[in-house]
Amino acid sequence: MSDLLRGLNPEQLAAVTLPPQHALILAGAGSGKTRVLTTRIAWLISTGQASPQSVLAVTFTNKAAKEMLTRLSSMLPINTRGMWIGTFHGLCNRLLRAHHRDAALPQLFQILDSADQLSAVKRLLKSLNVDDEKFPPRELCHFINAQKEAGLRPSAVEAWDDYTRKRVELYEAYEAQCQKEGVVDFAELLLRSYELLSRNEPLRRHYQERFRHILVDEFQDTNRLQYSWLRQLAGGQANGPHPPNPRPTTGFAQPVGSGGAEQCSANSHLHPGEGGGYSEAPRGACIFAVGDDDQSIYAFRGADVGNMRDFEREFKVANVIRLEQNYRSHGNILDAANAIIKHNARRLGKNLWTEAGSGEPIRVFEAWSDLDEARWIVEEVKALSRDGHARAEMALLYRSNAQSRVLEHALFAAGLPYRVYGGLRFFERQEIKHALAYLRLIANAGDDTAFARVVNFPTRGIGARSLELLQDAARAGGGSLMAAIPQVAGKGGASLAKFAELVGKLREAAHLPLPELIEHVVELSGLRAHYQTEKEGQDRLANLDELVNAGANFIAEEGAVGEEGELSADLAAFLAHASLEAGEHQAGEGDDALQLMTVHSAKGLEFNVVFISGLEEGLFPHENAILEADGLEEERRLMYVAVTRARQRLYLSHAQTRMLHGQTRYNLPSRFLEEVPAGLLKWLTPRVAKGGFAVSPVPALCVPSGTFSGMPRRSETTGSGWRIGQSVRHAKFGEGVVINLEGSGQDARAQINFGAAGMKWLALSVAKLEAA
DNA sequence: TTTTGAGTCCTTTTT
DNA sequence: GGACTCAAAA
Repeated sequence: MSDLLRGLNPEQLAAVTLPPQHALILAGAGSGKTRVLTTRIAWLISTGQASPQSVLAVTFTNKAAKEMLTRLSSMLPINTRGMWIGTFHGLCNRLLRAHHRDAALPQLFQILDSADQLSAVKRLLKSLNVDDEKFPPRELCHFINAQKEAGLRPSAVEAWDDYTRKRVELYEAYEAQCQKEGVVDFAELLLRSYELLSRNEPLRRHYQERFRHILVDEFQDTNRLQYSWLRQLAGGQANGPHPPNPRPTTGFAQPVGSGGAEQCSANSHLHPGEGGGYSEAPRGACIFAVGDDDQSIYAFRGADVGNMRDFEREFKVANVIRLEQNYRSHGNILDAANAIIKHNARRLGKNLWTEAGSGEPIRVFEAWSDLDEARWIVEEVKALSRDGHARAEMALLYRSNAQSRVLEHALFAAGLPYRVYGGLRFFERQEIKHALAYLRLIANAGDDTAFARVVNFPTRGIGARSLELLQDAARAGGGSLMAAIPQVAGKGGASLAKFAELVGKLREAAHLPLPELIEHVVELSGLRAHYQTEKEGQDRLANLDELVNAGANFIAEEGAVGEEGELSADLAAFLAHASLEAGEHQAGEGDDALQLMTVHSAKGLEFNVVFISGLEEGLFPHENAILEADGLEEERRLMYVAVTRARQRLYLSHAQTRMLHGQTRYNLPSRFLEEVPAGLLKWLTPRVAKGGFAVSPVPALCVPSGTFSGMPRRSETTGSGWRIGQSVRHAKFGEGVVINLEGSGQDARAQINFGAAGMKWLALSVAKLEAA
């Protein structure tokens, strides 16, 4: 046991060995957060304070969950298989599968990922004849998810205007559709299991008594629903009763649907007299939450840092431990990170320090264009590589996925091995989704989303007309699309009947072992034949083969659970796996390749060398974020996360011009560059003035075409009709003053001070300016 | 019914 | 520059 604790610093040790009480660990970047979490579990188990079955540990990503499991099994000689360690969504899925009857779900309910949800909503709007211009499907998805995450069923949503009323109506219709089809979206997984527990007292008691220790990773990223879910599961509070004090905008205060105020009534059960002098040991678990408010970067999708404060208050958390010693980065990098995050007002407060030396300065590069930036990065990586740095230990980070293309292009051209994380995942590829849709129809013939996806793919003469007729028939009969097929006569009816026959044949094969079943489906559905004739189909065929492999691997890893029966439980488990874990694994995992990813997906990782590219106003911080409340602070936290990924060397770069949605844009350097103390920076390119550009390698463009000889003065460059000092008006930014002009012809651009709307470089060929 | 071409929006970030 | 939608043509 003492082996477990060896090497922990005093704060880490204190956290790991806390008595069984609620605790909040504020763990800065690189402070050994995961280690503390896993060691805590190992310590609880190895000292006999907890059995493996009484521990529940929850994370956000599958990667983190897996990491926790491997670390744990290396520390303890136990089988982690049956332990409740996983993502929120994974654990909820498990709960709902186990109690599908109580949750009013079919045994083989399917999980919709975001893309599935979107197409389900589109289908709904079409069937209800709702104008999707007025109610954009994306926006509606967002609305529905937001309501669910606030714990609000349609009946509980307050709607004050017609527009919202209509949206609520659509929300209700969407729910009915999902229920009928036996499908569940991501938010529903959580809300459904929350409601399951709150309405079913015996079940709730069962789990509250079972789980004595609940450990939460990345607590700052929890949304209100997840927090309520945890609160529910934790039951009574060991450190005192819980005041019913939820936020006003959520449904957790009021009755949710029919079984609402359980939260409070449950607590009054547990604490009959105020504060409870009861001899009975308090039922329920201790929550051990680990988080870092400075790394909260998911507010945009409902994460609420306020949960940290609420947790502290509502659970009367007596143990708040700060882990501030950083074991990852050199001093200069840490100083930069601290300096940046200091600009945020709303913080719990924390300052990282390290015993490592200050290390190298942070290198900054100003590129003329995004292409230029990419080429520079290639050269730099090559040089580092020659000096013996492993490419796999270098990461290239960017704000949004769209930026990766230019970078990939340059890397590819240079023959530098690289690997991109994120982007299109394996289970999100169209050929895979098609094959999965057939599998879903085998598991659940009522899955209309899957039906609509493949009924005419590969094409088999079932067009929009036939589908429309079918939809009408289904609505009249109240059944699924599949069930309505016999009711449709005529030409389309024959093709549909053939499709039903096909699915019937596939179902007969459902008893086959999973990989063989997949193979069978790919063959019989005509997918293979279709991609064989398609020109670009080779990759897709390879992916379909890979899907068969994935099925085999899944069985090998998870173990076959399927009994002999008509429908294999393996299939359902595999489909859930495909939705919940979009499949990070890619070819070339083990290769020594440069790592490319967004800043978001870099969270939790670390590298010897880190490049942060595209540090420009409008890009990072992103222009959409600047307008949102607290958006800028979230961007800054994102920057903080990016910087703290680096161990030894950090590069920052920005480009003066960049192609974005097909247009050349001129961006100012990111304000985050200014926020790093100049003393920590080493500019690799000359810098002229603060806020301006360095000597531009703007080549011949500067030579004015129709002017006199001699040095062109900037203010005369273009003959564009604008002059420095002139007042102008822009449709979006309002009134401003021209303060600089550069380039000529197509490339002419002007720097304009728009006052409140900020300083902008605008391309004169693009921007519509008028004299003011 | 299917294919093709033009036009539109997009773009944060993920389970 | 790409994914997606919608209209017209085959």
